[in-house]
Amino acid sequence: MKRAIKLSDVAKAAGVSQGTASNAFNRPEIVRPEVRERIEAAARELGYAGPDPKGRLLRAGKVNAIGVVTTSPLGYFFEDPYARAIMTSISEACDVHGAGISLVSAANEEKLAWNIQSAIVDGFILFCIEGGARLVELTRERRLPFIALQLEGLDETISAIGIDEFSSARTAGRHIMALGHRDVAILALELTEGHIGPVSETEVDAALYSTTRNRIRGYQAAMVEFGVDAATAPIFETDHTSASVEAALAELFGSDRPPTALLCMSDRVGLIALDWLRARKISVPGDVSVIGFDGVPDGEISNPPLTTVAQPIAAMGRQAADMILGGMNEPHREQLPVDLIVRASTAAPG
Amino acid sequence: MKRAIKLSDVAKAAGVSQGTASNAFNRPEIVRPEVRERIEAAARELGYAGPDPKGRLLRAGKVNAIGVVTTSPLGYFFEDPYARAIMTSISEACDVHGAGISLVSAANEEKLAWNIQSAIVDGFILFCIEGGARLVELTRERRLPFIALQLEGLDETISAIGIDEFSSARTAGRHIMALGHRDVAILALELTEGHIGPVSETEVDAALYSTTRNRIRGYQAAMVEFGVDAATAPIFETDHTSASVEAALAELFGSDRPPTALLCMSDRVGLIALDWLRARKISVPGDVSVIGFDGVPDGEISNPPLTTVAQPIAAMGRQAADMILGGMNEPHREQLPVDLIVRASTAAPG
DNA sequence: AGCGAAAATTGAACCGATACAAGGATGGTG
DNA sequence: CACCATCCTTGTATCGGTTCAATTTTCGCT
Repeated sequence: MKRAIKLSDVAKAAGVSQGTASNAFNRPEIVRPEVRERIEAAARELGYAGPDPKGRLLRAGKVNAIGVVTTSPLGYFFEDPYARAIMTSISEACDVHGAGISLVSAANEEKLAWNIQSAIVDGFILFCIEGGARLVELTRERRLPFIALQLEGLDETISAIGIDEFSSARTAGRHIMALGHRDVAILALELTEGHIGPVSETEVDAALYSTTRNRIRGYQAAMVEFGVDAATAPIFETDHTSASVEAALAELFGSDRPPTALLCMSDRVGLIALDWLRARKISVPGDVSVIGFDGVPDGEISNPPLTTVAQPIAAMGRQAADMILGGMNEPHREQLPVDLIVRASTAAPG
Repeated sequence: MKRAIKLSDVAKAAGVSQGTASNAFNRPEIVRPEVRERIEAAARELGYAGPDPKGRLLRAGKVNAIGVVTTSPLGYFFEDPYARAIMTSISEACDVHGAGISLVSAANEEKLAWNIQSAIVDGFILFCIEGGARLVELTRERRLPFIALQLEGLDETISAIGIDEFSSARTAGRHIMALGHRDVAILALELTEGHIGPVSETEVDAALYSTTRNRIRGYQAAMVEFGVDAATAPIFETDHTSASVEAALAELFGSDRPPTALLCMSDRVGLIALDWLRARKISVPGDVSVIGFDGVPDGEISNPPLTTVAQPIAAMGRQAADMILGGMNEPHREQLPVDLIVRASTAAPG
């Protein structure tokens, strides 16, 4: 393909200066109608598509788009219910500002670093599902404003919006314990990259991902408050896939003393559990109570609707987007309150 | 904020030419280690974040990102199950190419035109839910490769991937008719912008959106094949919101002769119908059969699982993305086959 | 030490636009 | 008719890089 037409070609063809040609496209009212028409005619003639944003961008500096970054594959944004809920609220804020969204992710870390370095955006929102620290590191090098959607385990100089993981989990745990459950199991997220299955106390201590650890500690704190030995509650790591959750459930419900309550560290895991139990005619909440974490919309319409600790998802996404688009100055950290939503998946043990 | 550091500043500080400084960042192996270190030191000293992609972009020409455009608000990408399924497959193709995704949309048409004009991408995938023609018009002006996810109603010179709407709908209709249903109702998508509720034959003829019309004609053709007067089947326009679907259902099931089968023009509508019917203890498929359209993943796990005409969603997204990223030459049009998936939401009338 | 090949560096052109100060045309006024 | 105020237009600098031909340095070898 031969060289594309550019503004200066059009200007030359129309016999005007490049500056005037530029104005004809961007501020048509300040160029004399007759001249403007000549320029438009020339543009049409040459097949000029209008000023190329690549050029404008360089001059203008501002992109008017925000990058949302995750370490997972791109599909995560459209498949994971929590991610979707956050993205929806980010979207709304962007719609208001008339800004765009660029999705940034990558298969491997090297690619990710490059993608972050080369994303054409005004700032980043970091989806720190796990491994947040590394993501922050990578993004910091870019020296653009960014904000992490996770508060804990990140140093104080970093803007972040999140929740108090420990006490949120404790809230969930208290709800279950207050109902009278004494045999509970914890379905956790990853503590260490790529690891799934049952985990010991020692492994929790050694956890790479502080979010998961803090939530476990929160659950356990609630047990202790109710006089239960936290060590008796089995913990299973899952990675958000059905397979990992189902393996954990198979083990739990294959034992001679299955739990009467499941503390799930995400609604996604909770929903998978609900499906698994229903398929096996294990009644929820009759035989076993299930509580999730996150407060995604899908939990409202599940069968039965899922009790959960709802994060202020809408507020988190909106605030994060507003901060980036509004041009942050200082690092800003915010801890938002969660909300226990009791639905039909929890009840006193039968 | 004072002027940002740029490559030439670093070069000057390190006492090398700008070209060498550039190489130090992009092809470190070709600059002498000792010089490279000096440059890196200078960069560190000055707080240089590495070459700004905005600059590189202009020179390189290629963005390595694809824009996905819709006329709906941005949230559509994360909420609508069909959109999500397509986005997931586009995502996979992008992951393979290491490309990014930019979401383009806008509240009003003027904004949309601007966003399309100024999107920094190598090409577009157009989500023509409805009003596809207008979207194509806007995008064509940009003179970048683009491909529409809808075949019909678009002129032959435009690249597109889609299905045969008429015969796909006829397939759905035949399934229902073959089961023995004679009282059916059609839950259509929009025929005309912003219009919902019951529609007459005349209105179908006058429809702005050809996709909806062709599918209606397909349903009706199936009825005729089975000796049913197509005019007896009521048609309701919906706009994908629960409210519009529920209003239609209320009217249908409030009448003295409710339908025994619902031909839904999207799975989303079908799933909403399923919820509504379940809430009212109307048995599916005992009292009424429901068939959807699209083949989204949610239909597999609904209660009951939804019979549907599945579009080859994965193939559509992948092919579209590959075409854009692979550098299309000629316009390319492809009609993909659909697949009737019979699940538990359809049966012979009771 | 001298020579030629290979490796490293330079400098300027270029990517495609926008901004802005300065210059020219137009028109109204005394 | 001179003069000043408006309104357009022009030319050039700039945004922040990459590229490439030309030049200089380095290095191995006789």
